[in-house]
Order: sequence, then structure tokens, then C-alpha cells
Amino acid sequence: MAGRQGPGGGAGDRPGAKRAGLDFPRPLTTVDIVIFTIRLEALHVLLVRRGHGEGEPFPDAFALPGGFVDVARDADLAACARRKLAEKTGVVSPYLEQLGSWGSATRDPRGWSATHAYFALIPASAADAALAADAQWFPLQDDNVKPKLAFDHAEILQAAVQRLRNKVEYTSLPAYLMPEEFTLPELQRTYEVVLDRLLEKSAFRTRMLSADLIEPIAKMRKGPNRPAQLYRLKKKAAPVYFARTFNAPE
Amino acid sequence: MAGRQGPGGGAGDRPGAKRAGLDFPRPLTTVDIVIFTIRLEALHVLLVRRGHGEGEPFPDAFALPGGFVDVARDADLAACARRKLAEKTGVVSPYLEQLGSWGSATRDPRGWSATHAYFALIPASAADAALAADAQWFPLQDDNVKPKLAFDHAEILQAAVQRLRNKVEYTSLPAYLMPEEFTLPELQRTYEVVLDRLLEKSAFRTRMLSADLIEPIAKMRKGPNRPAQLYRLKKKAAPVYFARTFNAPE
DNA sequence: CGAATAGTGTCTTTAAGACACTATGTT
DNA sequence: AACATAGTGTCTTAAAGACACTATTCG
Repeated sequence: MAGRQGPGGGAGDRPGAKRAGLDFPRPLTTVDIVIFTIRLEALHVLLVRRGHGEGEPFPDAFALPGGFVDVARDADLAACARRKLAEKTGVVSPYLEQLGSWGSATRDPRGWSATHAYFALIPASAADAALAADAQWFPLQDDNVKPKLAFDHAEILQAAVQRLRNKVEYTSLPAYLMPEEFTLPELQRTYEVVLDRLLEKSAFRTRMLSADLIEPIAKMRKGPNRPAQLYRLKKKAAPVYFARTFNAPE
Repeated sequence: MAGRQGPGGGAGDRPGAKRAGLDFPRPLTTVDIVIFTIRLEALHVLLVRRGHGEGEPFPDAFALPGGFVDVARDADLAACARRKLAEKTGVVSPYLEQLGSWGSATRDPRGWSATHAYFALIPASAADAALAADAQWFPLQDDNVKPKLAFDHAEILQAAVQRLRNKVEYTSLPAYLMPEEFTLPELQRTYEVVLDRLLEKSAFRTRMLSADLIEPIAKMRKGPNRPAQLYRLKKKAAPVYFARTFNAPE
């Protein structure tokens, strides 16, 4: 049987009707990004207001930043995601991870469409530096966001939040939400904001310091009380995976 | 600015040149599945030999089962994956999980293409029952397989193996590789085959039995020695996530 | 009985949880 | 000095690792 033929030429049906051609309808292909940051002690996500030109679905609704893959400009999916991220935030090298893909006949009224969803973590310091005019940060409340989202973006957002919360239990991902220099209590606070749960100081410090992740710098954070040691991410800052989760959620 | 326009209508370029139309080139959209099973104490993956009609890329090479999304038949991506899985193996309700997507200008010589990859676990008992004529099981050796694979399928396969190995450290996924009835030593053996590492019997048993995953049945596995208690997956057999990995790989 | 595998128990180890305690700055 | 937060130490706890020991079947 022929291998990768078009629809209708698949296994079992119309044997012998080999068509190597590509003259069958193709789904729309988009990339969407869930961009997280921490502002005002709360997890925020970036949304974009949609236009209202003719034929635009979900006019004026909020949506995740994203759009069609441009086969002329985008070498691959990750490049497309990075391009869209940079267009909206100016950030060029954030933590970027593929989240999954969503595709169906009905999610876009214009026809069968599939989106490749990514999620990105950017530090608060970069979150407002070069924000696009149509983009806006929204705080997350109970895994959701106030405005009703276009397409199936509420579902995608929910998956992103779940993935983030889940990974924060056993990885160093929150480090990518921090500014260049930060203290351990500040990092712990970020963990706590994402997890919406307090963590044990001593266990947290032991875990972070024994991971090959951060290094102290010759500077302290001054405040009204005892100053705190400042740290920065090590150069080779690959995310660290710990062997256990934090609290075994009983 | 307009929201989800076609390529060229994105942020920043050609302002005012709004085009709500969809008259721009679309990538090819495919779904591929990495199907795992255990045979002869080794992890195997299902491959399909490609055809050699005109215009067929990678003629006669082996590839992951998959193919184009059929916008007329497939309601969504998961349905497309299930269809292709059933076509090749006859299995209708396996463990099926989205793996990720791979898309670029160069992975398919016919043009910009994106594939949505899934991975499935099926029991050995189902692995040969209704195998398609062009499909064949190959053992995994060092995260790879003997034949050179078409497209970027070697990369996808590698990602699938990594994901499986990783998840086996802290989940009950191998249970989906077992036949309906199995003993604890058999389940442990499956874990060991996937991880390519021996596990401690007592820790393994404690973990499995304290999870709400399997239940004993009123039957024993008879053999040349002491018989072993047979178990089956509980009805609500959602995968279990453990709070720790097995051996902390030092 | 001995061989072989199933299954249990006991002690150690690791890393987290609880929480007290010390350290160091500001006002 | 009072206070607030940074940072450490000590004891407990949960679950895994090591490994010996018992249990049950067959030949």
C-alpha cells in the first residue's frame, strides 16, 4: 500500500487508486502562545484583542497571541512561536516550551484548523518593556481569566496553567519568571504564587541550593531588615528536574 | 490591528493592508503515532513501509504510522490518531497521549508540513491480532530502531521513547502494556524492560499496591514454582502519578 | 528435599515537613 | 532595644534502597 497519500488514499479504501498528488483540502495551521509572567504577586497571562474586519471570527474578543504559520517567513513551528512572542512583547529568548496541539473541524468557524500551542515564561521586568498596543496582561483567577476567550483558547489556557502548576512542583521553571538578580525568598515567593500554596522555607532552600541552578553574586538585597543574598541563574540554565514533588498532595 | 489574519497581515508589516481572506499557502497537516508494545521482553515500536508511487517521498522507507488529516472524516486530531491506530492494529481504545508537534519548511520535500505526533501503548496480546499487511514491529535498541526512518520520524521516535522512559519513573503507564490479567512480578518486569534497569522488588510492590490502580482477582498464575497472585487494572484506570521517581539517577 | 520464584520484614538512607533558633539589618 | 526578615539546625516523617528471610509450588 502506498504510504503517505492524501485523504481518501489511506489504508483500506479505494485500493489501487493511488494519488501522490496533494490536491485535497488542508486545515488552517496556526501557532498560539500562552505567555506567563508574575506581576503584583499574581500570575498573569498576555491576551490580545482581536480585530473586527470582515470575515474575522470572534471580533473584538480577547485571544491568546498567535496566528497563522507563514510558510515564507517561519522556518519551523518554534521560530513562528518566537516571532509572535517577540512581536507582542519584544522578548527574544524566554523559556519556551511546546504545550500541545488542538485541531478540529469546529474550533474555527472558517474551517478545519489546528493550532500548535506553546507556553512561555518571561520575567516581570521584561513584561512591559515593549508590549504591543493590542496586548494586555490579565491576572489568573482560579485557573481562568476574566474575559471570554476566542476559539478554544480558554481550554488551551487551562492546559497551560495546569502544566505550569504541575511542573513547578518538581522543576526549576519559576526561575525563568525572575529578573536577572533575585534572592531566595523572592524565588520562593514566586513558587508560592504559582502554586497558590505556602512552602517550607528550609526545605525550599535546601532543594534550590543543592541543585546546579543558581549562583550567589557579590551583592545583597538591601531592605528594612536583614539583607538577603542575591543570586542569578547559572549560565547553562537548563531547567532542573527534582526527584520528588514538594508536598505530596494528600 | 487585526487579529488572526493571514501571513503578511501580522503585526507591524504593511499596516492597513487588512486581508480577512484565507488565500495564502497552508502547510500540509499530518498525524503520526508512535505505537509501543512489549514483545519478547523488549520494547517494540510499530513501523509501516511506505509506498513508491510517483511523487512519494522516502519511497519504500519505514515510517511511523500516520498520514494526512482528512478534513471530511476526522472530527479532531485525536480522532484522526485513533483512526490510524485502528487501521494498523485493530486496537480501538489504547492508552493514547499527545506527544507534540513537529513542523518545518524542510521536513517533507513536498513543502511546509506539520505533524501532530501521538504515542500509544498497547498490550502484547493485541499487538498481532489484526496487524496491517504493511506494518511491522521493531525492537528498540538504544532509543532507536534499525531501519532508517522517513521524514524526521527518528527524532519523533526518540522523543517518544524519552517521554515514555521518563514517565515510567513516576507513573503507572506500563500497566497499559499488560494483558488483562497479570502478576506483580510480570508488571515489574515490564517496568524494568522499559527502563532498562532492575527495580527493587519490595519498593516496587509497596508502590503499586498502595496506588489505587490494580486489584487482585480470584486466580493465581501457575508455574513451575510458587504461584503468583493475578491482578487486573481497576475499572477507573486513570494513570497514577507517584510523588517520587524510582531511583534517583545520581 | 532442593530449586526457584512469590511475597514479607527489618534496617538504612534520603529528602522533605515542622518548627525552633540564630543572624543581621533598619528604625 | 524592638522588629522584621534572612538564614540555619534539629527532630520527625514518608517512602525508597538493600537485603535477608519466609512461603509455596514442582520435580
